[in-house]
Amino acid sequence: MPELAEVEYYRKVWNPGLEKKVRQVYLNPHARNFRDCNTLILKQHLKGRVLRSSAAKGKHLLFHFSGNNWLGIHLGMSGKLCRTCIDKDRKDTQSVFKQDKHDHFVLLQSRHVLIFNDSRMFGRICFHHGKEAPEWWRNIPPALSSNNFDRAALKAYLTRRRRSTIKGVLLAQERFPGLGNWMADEILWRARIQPHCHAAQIEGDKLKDLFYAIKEVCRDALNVIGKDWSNPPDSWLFNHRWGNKGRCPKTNKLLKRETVSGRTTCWSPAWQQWPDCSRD
DNA sequence: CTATTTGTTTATCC
DNA sequence: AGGATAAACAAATA
Repeated sequence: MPELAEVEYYRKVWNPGLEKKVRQVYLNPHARNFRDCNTLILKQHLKGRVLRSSAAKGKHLLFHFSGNNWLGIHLGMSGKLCRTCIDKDRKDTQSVFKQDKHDHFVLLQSRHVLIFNDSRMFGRICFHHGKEAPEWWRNIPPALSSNNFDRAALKAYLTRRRRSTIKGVLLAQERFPGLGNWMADEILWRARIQPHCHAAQIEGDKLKDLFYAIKEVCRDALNVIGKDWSNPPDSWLFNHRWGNKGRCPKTNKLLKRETVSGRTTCWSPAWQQWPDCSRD
């Protein structure tokens, strides 16, 4: 599930652990989540450290610990962060924290248990020791909400990917960090562009529509889902896109679900007719 | 039993 | 050579 806004939400779930020491690290070294990570080194370096800060960029999370230690987390398809509180009257923490089958990484603090849970294990955990944040973090492209993502950058990328469907293009993290399947559908619906449209076909005013839809969906998603995971209003495509019988909030006509660029895509044929009306 | 899934990497083909 | 596409990863859910 996690896209830009969900990742930002999950980042804050661990906030109560800020400025608190890690007493113990539990992890499942066989979980695929650690495929790029030396789990022994990770445990050694995090034990006894204080969680200083956290940040989210696109779908990536970075937690900074004392002693120049950095924990990178990507949630993949099914990853989530959660937390449980430890009752201060109970000293037996093992009896307080019931480890779920898919809790592959756990930081135990004196008052909180910070948990990474991922059933499908497409998520990724990595560790970095150094004065500076890791290189992969610094290389994440500028946030879509920043002024560094502008119409010129969008146009240049659409030109480079001119033969791809716009749906596939919007999912490219190298240009649109944080966009995922539902956000891409929401953007195209708001900009009234068919998901099968080739990138080259978007020009002039339609390029402007697309640009502002990207900005708007990022802002709205962060303000609603990213803030406290409250349910978006029914005026978004979001609430209607998951099942097979959803109706377009604009036209009240049935939405269509098809695979576009390898991903399930929901769109409103009556509402999204750019670049022409030849498809239904 | 089968089909589907909110993400990314890798191999393969053009 | 660069870019598009399909498969693979793994487990839950319908």
